[in-house]
Amino acid sequence: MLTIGRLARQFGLSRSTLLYYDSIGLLSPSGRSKGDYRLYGEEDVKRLARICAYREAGISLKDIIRLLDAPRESELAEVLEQRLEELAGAMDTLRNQQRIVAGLLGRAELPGPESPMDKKIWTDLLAAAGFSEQDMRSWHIDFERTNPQKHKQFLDFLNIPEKEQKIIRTWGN
Amino acid sequence: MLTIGRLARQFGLSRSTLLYYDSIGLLSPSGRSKGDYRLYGEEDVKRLARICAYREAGISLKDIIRLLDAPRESELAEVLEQRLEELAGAMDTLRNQQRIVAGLLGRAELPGPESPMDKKIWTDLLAAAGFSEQDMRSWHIDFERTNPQKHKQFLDFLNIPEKEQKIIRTWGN
DNA sequence: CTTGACCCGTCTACAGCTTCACAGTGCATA
DNA sequence: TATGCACTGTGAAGCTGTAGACGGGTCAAG
Repeated sequence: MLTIGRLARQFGLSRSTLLYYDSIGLLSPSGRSKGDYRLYGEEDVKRLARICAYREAGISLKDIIRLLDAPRESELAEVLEQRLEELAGAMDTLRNQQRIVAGLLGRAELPGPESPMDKKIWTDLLAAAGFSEQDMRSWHIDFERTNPQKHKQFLDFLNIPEKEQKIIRTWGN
Repeated sequence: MLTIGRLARQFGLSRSTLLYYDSIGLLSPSGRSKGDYRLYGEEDVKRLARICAYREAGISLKDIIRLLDAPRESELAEVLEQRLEELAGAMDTLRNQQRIVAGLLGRAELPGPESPMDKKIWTDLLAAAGFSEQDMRSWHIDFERTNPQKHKQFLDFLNIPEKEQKIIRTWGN
């Protein structure tokens, strides 16, 4: 039987976190000492381990409660699938913000030679590795054919303006 | 002079958001009507436009206040650079969670056209263009030497996990 | 029995809003 | 003029998950 502080230390959490978990009914100690100390048993430790595992996946505490208390098998997959979608959305948001910040940085530092640099840096690197203009061209065509979505992401990454992207992406036709 | 509801509609925000911005001193209307309605002038509209631009970059309202009220040039770059780092960290977290969720799901079904495929798509494309393993390696070394920041961004773009990135980035040493 | 390390419950704070409750305004129509 | 509806005002509370502080009780060792 562990007291709250010990359990917290064992899992690298803070006491407040466990108090909170208790307050929302996610993890309540199975016993109390005579001095009213929370006492966590082995079952509780196992439960907390599962909680931490799900938490690392970024699943909300509300959903974790659902998962632990209603052990219908399909529920888990449901929650996980949904989490995957959330993650994809969040990644999109972040990528977008990355491009925006990069753009802001490019325009902020003395108007001019920042954003075209990306493309230049890139082509210089490839040229240094022995890539010819023609190689790059057929490589883009290949990329567009194989995975147009990723290709777009890549062009975005290089800060290639929309107009130029269109030209590049029609090379193959 | 616009009332709060009109301004909100114009920017696709809610009234409460503007109320909140006023309450924290981020955007206070430059006038009031006789009935004590908030009246936003042209200056206010411009300010809000900047606010929205920064918000799209995910910059915190606190930082936006700093940027708008203390227009030292260096401050902007400072904030943006820091935001870029935050974004990189957040992307790492999400990628990690993606892997964990995928693992929990039984790793049979990959998360769509996403993460593990990226690296493979990439190397396949380069290989098809006649790049050897060794070529790629020296190319990474070159990239890291020339522009480590962009290199990291690129590795992020490929969804390479943090651990592997470290290995790649020390090839040159 | 004292000391120090723990624990109790409760409260506050963080970001960025949203939602609610209740009251006053502005304008058009009956 | 009265009515009605859409708008506005202020203030407070709620959300998520966690950290930390408070004043005071509890436990074990010395």
